[in-house]
Amino acid sequence: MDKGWGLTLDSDPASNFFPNKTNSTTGPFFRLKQREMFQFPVSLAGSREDRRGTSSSSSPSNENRLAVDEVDFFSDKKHMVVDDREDNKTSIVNVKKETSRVEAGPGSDLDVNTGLHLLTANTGSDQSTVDDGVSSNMEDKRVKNELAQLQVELKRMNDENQKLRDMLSHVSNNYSALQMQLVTLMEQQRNRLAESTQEHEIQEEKSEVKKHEEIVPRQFMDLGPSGTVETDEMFPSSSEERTRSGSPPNKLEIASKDYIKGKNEIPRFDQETSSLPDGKRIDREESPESEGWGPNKVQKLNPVKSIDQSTEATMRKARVSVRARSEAPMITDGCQWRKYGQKMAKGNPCPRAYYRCTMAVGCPVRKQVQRCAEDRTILITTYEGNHNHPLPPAAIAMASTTAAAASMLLSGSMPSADGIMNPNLLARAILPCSSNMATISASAPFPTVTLDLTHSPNPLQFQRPATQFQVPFPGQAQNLASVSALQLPQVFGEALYNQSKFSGLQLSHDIGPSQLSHQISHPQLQQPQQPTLADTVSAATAAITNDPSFTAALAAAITSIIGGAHPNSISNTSNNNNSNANNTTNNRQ
DNA sequence: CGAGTTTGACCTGCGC
DNA sequence: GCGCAGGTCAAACTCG
Repeated sequence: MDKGWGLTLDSDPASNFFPNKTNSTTGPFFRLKQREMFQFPVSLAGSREDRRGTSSSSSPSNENRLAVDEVDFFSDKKHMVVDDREDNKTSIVNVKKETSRVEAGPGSDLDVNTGLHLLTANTGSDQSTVDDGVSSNMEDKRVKNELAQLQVELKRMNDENQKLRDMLSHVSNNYSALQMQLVTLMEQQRNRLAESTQEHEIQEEKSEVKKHEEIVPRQFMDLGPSGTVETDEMFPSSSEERTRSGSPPNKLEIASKDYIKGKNEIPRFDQETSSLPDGKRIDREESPESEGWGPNKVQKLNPVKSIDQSTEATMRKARVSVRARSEAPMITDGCQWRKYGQKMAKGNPCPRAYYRCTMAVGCPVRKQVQRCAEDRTILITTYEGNHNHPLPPAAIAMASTTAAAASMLLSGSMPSADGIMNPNLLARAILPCSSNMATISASAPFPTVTLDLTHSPNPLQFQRPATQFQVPFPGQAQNLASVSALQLPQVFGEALYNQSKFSGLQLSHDIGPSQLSHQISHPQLQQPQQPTLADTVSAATAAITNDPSFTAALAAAITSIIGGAHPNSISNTSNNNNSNANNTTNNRQ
């Protein structure tokens, strides 16, 4: 039972989902959030009705299940049921709950044994008829019967747990999909806002072919966490496609498409490549991020700067920092990284290593890995940029998580005059119920979302068995691919869908499943998509901001990845980096 | 020999 | 303008 939650681990899922929650779970805020938290997943997998039926059912066993406080989850569920039914049936449920508690006696809430006792008490309908005469035989019978019922109950709870796990996995399968969609929609909104004012400029740029050639190579580097107006400027043809399709593709889609197409839209890369004799150099010259990552170089290559560029730079520099306890030198997030630098950071004896994604030529994603100066068991991984290539399942969790966080960050900061909105507000928007988990650094040179997973009750407990947690690198055997790593994020996508449904937010049809599949790019992600894909940004955003489970989801997703970074499961790349992150002593200043 | 890492040098932004 | 720190480059090096 303890590990029934594939995701969360232990017997106290509530604490896992809300690592920062206080002991008191009776606060109105917490309870409210708690209700919301369970609202969508339950309904989503179609077992919500079951659960409702269970809670309101007259079946004694079901009542028992609710009464048992063996696992907080059920306790939470009990709350959910009660709160969820704040209609005319609430009173009935409340009466039922109170009855159970009365039967269980004082202190039953916290004691497992009491819960079991409660269980027997709740089967009282049977008892009341059986216990008429008090004989030892009857007592034994009763005890045995009790035991059997307990076993049955236990089995049922296990089944339920399994169901919930399945449900969770199912929802996670859609998380990354929706995250991608969210990012895309945010980009689209910004694009549309800017389109009206810059459409003429776009036309001008379209007429300047030469200028285009200068711009085109930047398309990969433009793949920041959020798009800017330049999406249209950079991809005129894509813009047309967008018009035809009725829903604009995001940069990820475009870039991926271009990449898959053999870089049809970026002939300059090939030209440059062919013109260079040295293969090694070619690789670097060819690498768009070499040109594009440094804004400085961009300026050199493309002196025709627009105002958007500064904004773009800000967007691109949005970062998602993940703090987590890990002995591994680097969290295995499913991507392939190549170290391109290492430096001593001021105030930290541990060197900071710089990595760039090598899963695709020109992928703009980079990350920095550094151990915390105060606590070297804490690994700080900072991601920057969005992948412009299909991701392996194992990489989707982290990629979508960081993309979502960055997108949330940028969506709040981007249009403002000063570039940054209230950091606290933003942090709460991203991770509403875990202020300790998510912080926005306003003082940092770049807008940074920090997801602090070190405050989890026991981070090590988050580590699932290797078979579930391991997030292998793509180069590894496919059969090692972590199903959970793929499914996990999608759980939350579906959760968001339901949340948006329940919140009554209007849905638009800007994006359909087909487009989503384009956005995701990865065939393995194209799982059965629900109509959910029609969610709007507002719906998704509202869902995120209102849904504390997203926080937990985020934490769980990342934690699952971090769990995969167990030294035993570190890939070759990680091993190679091992000496870098941990043992490097000859660092430069 | 190719891919990846190391590491000194270089570039750039920012604060003073 | 200068110095500092962060970030990146790229030649040298290592490894399989």
